[in-house]
Amino acid sequence: MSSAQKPAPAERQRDAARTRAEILAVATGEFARDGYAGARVDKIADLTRTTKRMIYYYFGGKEQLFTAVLEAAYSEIRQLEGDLDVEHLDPVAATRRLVELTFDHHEAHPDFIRLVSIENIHEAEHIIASEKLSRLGSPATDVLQRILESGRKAGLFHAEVDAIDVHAMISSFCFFRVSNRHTFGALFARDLVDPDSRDHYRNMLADMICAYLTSPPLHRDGEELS
Amino acid sequence: MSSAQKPAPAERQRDAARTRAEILAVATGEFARDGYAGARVDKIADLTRTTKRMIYYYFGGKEQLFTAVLEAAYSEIRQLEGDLDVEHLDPVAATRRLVELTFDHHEAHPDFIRLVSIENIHEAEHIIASEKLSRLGSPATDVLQRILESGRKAGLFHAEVDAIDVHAMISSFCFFRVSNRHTFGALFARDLVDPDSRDHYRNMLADMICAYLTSPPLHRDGEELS
DNA sequence: CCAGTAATGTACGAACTAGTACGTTACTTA
DNA sequence: TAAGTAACGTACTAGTTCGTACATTACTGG
Repeated sequence: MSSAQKPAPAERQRDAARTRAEILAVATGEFARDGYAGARVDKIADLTRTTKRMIYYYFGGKEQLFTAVLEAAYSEIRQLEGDLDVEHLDPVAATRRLVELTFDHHEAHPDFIRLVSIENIHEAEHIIASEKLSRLGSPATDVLQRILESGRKAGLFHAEVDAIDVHAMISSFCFFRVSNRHTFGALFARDLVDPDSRDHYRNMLADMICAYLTSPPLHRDGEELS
Repeated sequence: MSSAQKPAPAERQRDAARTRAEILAVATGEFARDGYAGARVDKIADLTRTTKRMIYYYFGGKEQLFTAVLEAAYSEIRQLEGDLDVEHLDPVAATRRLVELTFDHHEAHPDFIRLVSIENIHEAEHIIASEKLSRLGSPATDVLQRILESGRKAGLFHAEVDAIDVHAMISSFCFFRVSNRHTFGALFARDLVDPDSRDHYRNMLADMICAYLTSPPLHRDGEELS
């Protein structure tokens, strides 16, 4: 590694991978900050050590660049989810752990949250058009599926729980806490991402999810109030 | 009413209030659809019966128009919340009713959800700058506050519940279900706003909130895992 | 009924913005 | 080492887009 076999081209002047990666990183920040329409191709170029020409050279255009940003952001997330190992825990502890992981992840990646919000404004058109993103599964829901099943078998969880539903419940609070912190803070004078209340919200969500899973449902699905 | 006292100027050719309202209505749709940067002043003007000149005449500019759109949207919401009357119900039923109202409201106002998402991308700068929106209180949290207090006194709810926290929990799911339906649908092949699953999600959220309020907390706030 | 003003329309411009034509240089490999 | 190509830079353009100067008309109070 340290041997100077290759004379360590201390500063390569031409490095396709690096240039591409730098554009992607800068674009991620700019799109997350200003939205798709608000982001400026010229500004993204200015923030890199290269020029606008290279954006078109590597990505083709603004739209494809945005798709590439989304693909990279989602890939990173899914990779982290894949490393998750909670199978050795009991169902309640495993659920708690999964909640905490989602909570921590969303908190640590506000740019990702913003990109997802922006993509929703565009009705997910880039995700739908992206083969790469369509192929991407979701390790989180697979893990959750197994946790819930074992919890049900052990008689700890009630029958109606569905993995994707529970994932939606967990995600919604973790996502909202970050995505809507500005309007919520402005209107209710409470900073949902205040570090001092972090543990409080983390525990609250885990409590709520576990309370839901372990309490018998109060209603009955399909019930009609005629 | 029907008498022709005023000869019913069947079509007034000049009507400030109407022109202003029409611009606001069209702008709401356009901003919600395309975001702040994506919306076009010229297009908004074209969709009204008047011209771009009037947008600047009545609102001053694109930025102020967006603020006016937000103000109108929030005002409408707050008015609806104010009509809410659940004080005669027992705490659990009242909570359930409040959840259902939020759920129904968010579902019925996707444009509002999109505007709030967009405003969060802009870090709530328009809300913060708007006197009108700063003064706007929140009837929903006031009502919730009273429900929770009576539930606590009756020994039904545990001690840690806070009105704004519970409001955040309720809002997050109702909001996420609408705001993120596109990415969620694309990635998990599940339409959260499918009419067929509406009752299911509505009941699920109410069950979860009530389960949380009535179950003792599993952790302890302030607990340190050293 | 007439003068003043609120309301409205037209036409235009300056700045911006995505994208490209064309030229150049560093690196590789035959 | 020479030639080919991948990587990169400059300068420009066509089309937008917000905003406004200027002109005009409908309505109303005196």
